[in-house]
Amino acid sequence: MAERTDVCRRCTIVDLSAGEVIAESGMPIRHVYFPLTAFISSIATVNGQSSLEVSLVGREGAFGVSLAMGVGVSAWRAKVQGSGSAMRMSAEDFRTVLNVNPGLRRILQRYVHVLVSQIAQVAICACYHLVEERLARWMLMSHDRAVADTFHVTHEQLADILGVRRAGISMAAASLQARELIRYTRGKVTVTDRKGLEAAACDCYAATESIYASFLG
Amino acid sequence: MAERTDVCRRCTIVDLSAGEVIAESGMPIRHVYFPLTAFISSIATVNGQSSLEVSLVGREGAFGVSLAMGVGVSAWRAKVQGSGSAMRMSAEDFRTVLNVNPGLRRILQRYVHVLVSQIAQVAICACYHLVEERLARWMLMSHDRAVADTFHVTHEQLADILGVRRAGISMAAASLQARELIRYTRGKVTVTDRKGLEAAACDCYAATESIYASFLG
DNA sequence: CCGTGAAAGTACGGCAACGTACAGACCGGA
DNA sequence: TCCGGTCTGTACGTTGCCGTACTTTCACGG
Repeated sequence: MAERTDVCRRCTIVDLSAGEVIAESGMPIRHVYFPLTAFISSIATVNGQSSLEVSLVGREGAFGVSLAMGVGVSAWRAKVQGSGSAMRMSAEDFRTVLNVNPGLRRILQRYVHVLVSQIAQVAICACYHLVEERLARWMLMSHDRAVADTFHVTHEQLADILGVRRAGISMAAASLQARELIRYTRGKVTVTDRKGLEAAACDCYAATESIYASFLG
Repeated sequence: MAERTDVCRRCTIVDLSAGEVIAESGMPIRHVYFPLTAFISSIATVNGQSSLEVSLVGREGAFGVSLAMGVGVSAWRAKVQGSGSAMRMSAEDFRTVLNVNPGLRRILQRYVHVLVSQIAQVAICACYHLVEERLARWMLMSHDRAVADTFHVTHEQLADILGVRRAGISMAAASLQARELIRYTRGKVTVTDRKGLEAAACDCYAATESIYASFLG
C-alpha cells in the first residue's frame, strides 16, 4: 500500500534488545516503533509498585500511536519484551507523515480503537480470570508476536505483567508444563502444544484476536 | 469556541432516563451523545455474565467517539447511569462535522487518549485495590458527574460496575456509611463527606482526574 | 573447575472475595 | 391496608491469591 512505502521511507531499522525501555510514563515519546521481529510491552503502574501490562505489540501494531491523537506524552512505560528488529521514526517525522497521508491516519485511528478494546479486555480479564488462564493467554500472545515457538521471559517478569506474585506464576507455569502445553527453564519458554494452550486460556484471547481481525484483518 | 457552536447546531437535546441502553456491544452506534446533566456508563462483558464498567462519562466527555476513529460499532454496552439531559447527534452528522471541523477532531482525539488512560486505570484498579476503595472512587466519579450530592444506584448495579458480588458492595457501602462519608437507602446515595471520601478512595481517582486536567483542562 | 548470582520450587498462615442462601426492611400499587 | 417485589443485611464454608521467606537448581564467568 501507499501508506506503507511512505512510512518506510522515513524509518530506520533498529535492533531492540529485551528489557530496553523505549518510553517512560509521563515522558515525551521520541520515536514511533513498528516492530518487525521485536515486540513491545506497555506497562501501567500505580504507586510505582504495582504494575500491569496493558498492551503487547508486535508486527501487527505499533508503539507511539498516541502521537496520532495529538498527544506526545507516553501514558505508560514501554519496554522491549522480545528482542528483535523494528522500524523507527522520529515523532517529528511521524507528525509530518500523518499530515500528508490521510490513509495512514485512518488505519492508525482504527488501530487505536482496537487498542482501546484490548485494554478493556485486560481489565476484565485481570478481574475475573485465574492466573493460569491469564498466563496461558499471555503465552499465546507472545507466541504470536515472537513468531518463533521459543521466547524469553522469567517468572519475575510475568508477575509484573499479570500483576500477581512471582510464586503464583511459578505454580501456574508448572501446571501448564505438567499438562505438556509449554516447556521452560530459566527464562526460556517453548510452546509445545498450541491447541492445548488455546484451550487452557480464557476466552479473552479469542475475543481480542477477533476484534483485531474484524477491524484490521 | 467555534467547535462548540458547530456541534450544537446539529444536536438535539434529549432526556435520558437511568437504565436506558443507548448502544449495544457489537452493534452500530446510531448517535453520539454529549451529556449535560445525564451520565453514561460503558460496560464490558465476558461470556455475557461477568461485567465491568470501563468508563463513566458525564458533561466532561462524550459517548460515541469511536466514530471519530472511523469505527461505527460500539465495543461495549452503554447505558444511562444518571438520568438527565444530553445533546445528541446522528452518527452521519457527526462524520460530516468531523470533516469540516478539524478543531473538533483534535479535541476528540485528545479525549480518546484520556479515555485510553482511564481504561488502563480501571484495569490496574480492579487488579490491586480493595472493593471499598474502588467503591469510594466510583462514588466520587459519580458525584462529579451527577453535579448534585445525591444520585441513584443500587448495590446490585454497583456489583456489575465494579465486577464483584452484590454482598461485597453491601459490606463496603455499610463501611463507608459507618464512617459517615455517604448515606444511602434503597438505591439513593448521598455524599456527605466529600473530603473523607477522597481519602477513602484509592489513588486511581486522583490519577484519573489529573490526566483529564492535563490534557483537556 | 568452582563460586556466585539469578531463576525457580516450595512452604506457611492470613485474608479478601467468592458462591450461595435466606431473612428482614422498605416502597408502591392494588 | 395488605401484598409483592425490590433492595439490603448477614451468614456460611470455600478458594485463590497474598506476603514473606527459605531452599534448590541452574548458567556463566573467572
